[in-house]
Amino acid sequence: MLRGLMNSSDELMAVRAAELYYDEGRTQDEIGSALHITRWKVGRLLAQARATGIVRIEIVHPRARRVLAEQAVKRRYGLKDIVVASSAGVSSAEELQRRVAQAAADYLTALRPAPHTLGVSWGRTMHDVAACLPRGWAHGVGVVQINGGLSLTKYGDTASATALVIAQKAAGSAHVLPIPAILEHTATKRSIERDRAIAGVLDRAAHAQAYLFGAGVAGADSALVHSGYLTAEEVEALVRKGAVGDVVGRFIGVDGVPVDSELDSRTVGLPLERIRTAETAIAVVAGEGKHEVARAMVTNGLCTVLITDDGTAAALLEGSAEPERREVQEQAS
Amino acid sequence: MLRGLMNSSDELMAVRAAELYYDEGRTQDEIGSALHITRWKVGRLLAQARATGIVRIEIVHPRARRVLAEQAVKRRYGLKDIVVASSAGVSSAEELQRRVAQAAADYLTALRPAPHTLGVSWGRTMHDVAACLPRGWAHGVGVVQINGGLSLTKYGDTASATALVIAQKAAGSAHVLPIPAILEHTATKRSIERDRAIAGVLDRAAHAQAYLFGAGVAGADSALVHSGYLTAEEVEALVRKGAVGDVVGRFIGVDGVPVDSELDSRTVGLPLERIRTAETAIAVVAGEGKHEVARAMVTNGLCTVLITDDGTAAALLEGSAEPERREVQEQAS
DNA sequence: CGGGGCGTTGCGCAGATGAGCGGATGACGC
DNA sequence: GCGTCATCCGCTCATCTGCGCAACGCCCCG
Repeated sequence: MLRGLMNSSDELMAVRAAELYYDEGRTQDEIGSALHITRWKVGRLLAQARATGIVRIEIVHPRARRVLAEQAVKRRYGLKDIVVASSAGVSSAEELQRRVAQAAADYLTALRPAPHTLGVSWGRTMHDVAACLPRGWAHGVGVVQINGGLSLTKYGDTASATALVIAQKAAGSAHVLPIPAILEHTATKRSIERDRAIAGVLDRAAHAQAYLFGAGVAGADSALVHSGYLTAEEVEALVRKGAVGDVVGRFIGVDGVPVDSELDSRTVGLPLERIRTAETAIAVVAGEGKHEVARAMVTNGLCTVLITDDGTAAALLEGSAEPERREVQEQAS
Repeated sequence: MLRGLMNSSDELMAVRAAELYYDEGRTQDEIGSALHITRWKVGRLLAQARATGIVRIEIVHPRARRVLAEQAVKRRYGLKDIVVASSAGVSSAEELQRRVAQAAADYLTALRPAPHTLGVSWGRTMHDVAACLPRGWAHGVGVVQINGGLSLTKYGDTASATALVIAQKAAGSAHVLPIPAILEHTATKRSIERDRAIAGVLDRAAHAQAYLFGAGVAGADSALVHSGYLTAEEVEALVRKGAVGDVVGRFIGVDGVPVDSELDSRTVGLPLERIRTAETAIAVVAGEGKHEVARAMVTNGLCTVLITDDGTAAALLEGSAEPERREVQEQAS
């Protein structure tokens, strides 16, 4: 049952019918008499035209979603929920990122039941999500930072700022981790975690009802490189060990497990296991470079909810044997 | 009655409704209960979504036409008929040109009553039209070349070849003008026209029922420059005199009249007056560079039928005060 | 040459959809 | 505070459209 096999004269007829139907708004009956065919034939031609992609219907709007791709990805990876933002009409990577962040903000706002405590990470993506959240998106939510992020290069702590903004906009309380993401020695990390204030925040983080976090690329662009925790060379070494990106500060491979256990033991924050067992773990992942991390996350249970763009969704569906794959990819590309 | 004025929450609702309707194929009733609105509201939102361009329906096919743009241009310039080819999915100027040529071939094939004698010009566009015509597009049509075109630079006569191909594919006879397009002296032109064979062809051309011709840009790219009749400098001089392009070898200004009467008197072929008074004069004009010539032609009655691309159509509609202008341009761009 | 299988066509019908209409609701000016 | 106007909403009705079904023609193979 390969669709798209149409008589070439039927194909031309379908094009004419589609023009009259969608551009001129004529009824199938009118079109039938104009083209000297029955109205049933017109209906079938129009259906074929849509099926073969001659007629392309796209929804051009910053908040448009790709429902078909959502369903396919959700089913394939057994996610609890998913949002796939449309990239129709997007011209820059920043714009795409912003659209996905907006989608995440919308999702969070609509999340029911609202979490009592929300664990959040930081990064470029999370910053955008915080910015997109409307004032009053929730009421009295406790927002806990789940991994360290005191910037070594920039003035001010953008990581904590993210948590603060999210909390402020919900008229809630923020619990920040004003400590480095990665320490030089495992011992330092252990002792910091034992500090009463820090331990309190980490404990609170471990008991959050929901987590919201981004993902980083494994490359010189990584936020951990920009912040000065790692050098480009160190990240390159991680890539050689199989790293595809980082989740809450921890670089994982395609199996979803940290590629460097020593580095991992120096990383402050919630262990990935906690994310993996969380009831609600919302990953926000956008952009060409993050397809691999996204795949690693969804295949290894590192999120229950995925919020991403249609390009990433298409990448996640590649190699799928699902019947509607072609359609979904066409739409998502 | 300015459309596009929508409540922002309505707008979001419209986006969601459009997703469910067009992507998922749900009924308006289902969407209504899903979004907690009545089905009538859903219908109105969908209508608004289409009106404001949130939902964009385009027909992606090499032979797709722009019916709305066709109507607008036809009405505005009082044409007898028109074809506007869609440029959706076109990547190169050549592809666009080919689509328009195909449209012209289709138009010619469907033309009823079929002309007994068809006058044709030559050029890149006409060459493509000839190539696109199917074998047997008509039966026994006499094809007459209406302007000289013996190439001075290339071997063989591509101008006559065009007429020959068109005639052959209709199992008809060709009458060619194996003479230069432009002569050096007016006297030579006069004596050539007095030659019995030439005069016979020209007379036949003058009595054709229909004419098919392209248009050239006024620039170094002109076919008349490539063929060696004019130098780039001479064309530049013509541009300074107001030339916007050439029609059957004659450079015209925005008023549709030859800009250089001396040059015109050295040009062999049908006078523009004959085209202007023809019952059926089919102009085939495609491409960014030909917007101005196209305008000159349609505003001065140099064609009764226009076959062009949607970009040119949009250009022709610019400055129009027609109510549906916005929509048409959106669609045509 | 004939029969069976398959795709295509025309059609009835029920469900889906769009146009027009009165009433409610809210904004604005007096 | 009140009258007026415009807009929006839900509804009825007529129309449009998608789906299932039977008949037809076509092609392949025996």
